[in-house]
Order: sequence, then C-alpha cells, then structure tokens
Amino acid sequence: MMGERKLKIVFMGTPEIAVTCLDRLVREGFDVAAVVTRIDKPKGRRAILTPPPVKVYADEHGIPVLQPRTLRDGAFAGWLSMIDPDLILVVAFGMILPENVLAYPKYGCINVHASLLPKYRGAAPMQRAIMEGETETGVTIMYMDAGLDTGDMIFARSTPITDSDTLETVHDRLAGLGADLLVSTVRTLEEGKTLPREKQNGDAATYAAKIEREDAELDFTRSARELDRRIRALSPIPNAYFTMRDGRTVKVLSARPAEGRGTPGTVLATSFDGDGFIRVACGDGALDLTRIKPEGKGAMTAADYLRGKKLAVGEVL
RNA sequence: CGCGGAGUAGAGCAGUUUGGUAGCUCGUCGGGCUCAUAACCCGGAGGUCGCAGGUUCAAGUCCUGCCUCCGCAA
Repeated sequence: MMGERKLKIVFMGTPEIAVTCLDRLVREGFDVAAVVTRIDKPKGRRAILTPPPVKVYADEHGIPVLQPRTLRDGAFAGWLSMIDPDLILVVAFGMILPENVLAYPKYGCINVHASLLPKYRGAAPMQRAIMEGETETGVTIMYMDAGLDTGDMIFARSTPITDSDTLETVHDRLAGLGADLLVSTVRTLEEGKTLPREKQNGDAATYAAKIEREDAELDFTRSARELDRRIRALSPIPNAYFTMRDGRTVKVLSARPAEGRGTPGTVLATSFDGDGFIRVACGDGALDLTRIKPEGKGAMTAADYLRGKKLAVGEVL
C-alpha cells in the first residue's frame, strides 16, 4: 500500500501479559527488532535463576534480547542508538524509563496499561480493581511520560468484572484486549496516520499499589462480600490466606459468599456435598470456603480437608 | 548448603515419641433398607508405608544417603 512504512520496534516487557502482546505483534508481522526485559531473578526454594517469560519467548523466536541491570547508563543509551528504533512499546516492564530513552524514538514510547486510566495507575491495577468491587475495568494504550502511568491516552477498551471473575480471568481478557489495541496502534502509525491523544484527568486518578503480603490476609471481621473479592483478586497468585489458632496458614483458593451470621471466624457449618464447604462467619454474612491449601500441603477441596481433620463449630482465626 | 512442613489403599488423615499382625473418615464393588439426609445397615476388594542402604529375632516406626511436593523468605 502507498504511504506505508515499516516501523522498527523495540519491545519492553517482562511477565505473561507482555508475552501475549509481543506474540501478537510478531504474528502480525511487525518489525520487532529487539526485546528488553528484566534480568533473570532467583525463584523458588533453591533460588534458581529464572528468566522472565518474555525472554523465553524471544529466545524461542530468535529475537535479540537485552537484559540491562539499569537503563540509566551509557551502555544502554549506546545500545539503543545502535538499534535505532522508531517506536518503543512497553507492556508490564517493571523498570522506569529515563528521559533520554523516552525521548529517543521518533514515534515515541507507547505503553499498555491494564486499567481504565486515570484510575488504577501503578503496579497492580487488575488486583485492585477486583478488590475494590469495580464492575468494569479495561486496558488503556498511552504515550509514556516521566510520571507513573500519567501519559496521554490513545485508545482504551473496557470489560465488565463479574462476581465470578478472578485475577486469572480478568488478566487473560485484558491481555487479549491489550494486544488487539496495540496492533491497531502500530498499524495506524504505519499507515502514516496520527493517533488520538487525550490528556488524563489527574484529579480522577487513583493508585493501585503493589500487592503486599498484608493485602493477602483475610480478616473475618470484614464483610463476606469484601473477602470474596479479595480471594478472587488474588487467585491464582498469590492467593488470600488466613491464619489458624495454631499459627498455621491456610490459603483460600476459592470461596463464595453465603447466608449466616456469628462471631467472625467461627465455623458455622460444614458440608461434604460435592467439593463440600466450610462456612465461616464474617463481619457481615458468611463465606463458604470450597477449595483451600493448608500450609505445607497441596490444594484440596473443603470436603477432602474435612475428611482428614475434624472440624466442629469452633473458631478458626 | 536460607528457614520450615510433608510423602502410609483412588482422596484426605492417624499411627513414628515408648520397634512387635496396616488403622480412621470417604470413595469404590456386591447385597439390603428409606418419603428423605455428607443417608443408614451388612459384606468385599484395594498398601513393595517416596527410593536405596544400614541396625535388629523383628522396621511405617531407629540410623545414613537420595528423590519429590508444599509454605515462608529472597
């Protein structure tokens, strides 16, 4: 086609959601000249050095990978001018881009963020949105600037959050939407057209802080609805948990709100029907725990747990 | 050598301290019974107790080495 120009792209990203986007770009035939991702980090009990998903993908597809320790030195600047990209695409990268990098590509640095900006700027937008009981969320494509997710918005697309959504389902949906929008974005640029550009309303901004251990703790004095959201927002990683009287920890893999009342943390009822459930009284209502993972054990249904451990109507927390 | 829990029937567990015939709750198979229940009653099958070696008359249990799973921490 006339006026089309192939843009040389550098892709920066780290986890799965970035792989989804990168994969789509590659499949669509865009010129991904190189990938930048974070350095391998120790994972698991033996502290085994594990490469980020994006590195694994890039290696499998023969795309050059750079894993800089910092972006703020001459080495990175030199590498960048050697590649000389027209456009930098960033998806869940995990490192701050310094001014000289932001200013380098002719077509700018474009980011995919998993929320409807300006809400939920920051590290854990999907988890926070589910936790807060939002009924919809989405993805936003934006031009990056020096602030944290504060750049001008290009495209956005929303998706509802239902009562049965978990981090996993929302993540997968947003990854798909993000990849779609990213493709449209690059395609528009290659067609020589101008992208829409809208400033964020900073007054409406909220911040989605990284999930800390304390965020995953279930406090049964809170409402059942709230706890249910927290469980879904942290499933399957890292999973919400509570601590039993003996100090052992129990992760709640899945649960659902139920009728019932009592002193928070009290077991109100148990069932062996199907997967079974353990009904725990909350500050408001009750929660049926259906799949759990006791400390040191594997995942199991409530029924399985009850088969091995006698549970009367005693307290839990 | 980061800290800790665990591996026993298809599932979840007890038994290990004080070595002495493999146990519980389910599931499963066969039979009976009920309007009904995580139903109930009767009977049966199903285990090289993670792997290897050692001690012992005798090891799920004690000793040594190894493998695997899980929680915390990074």
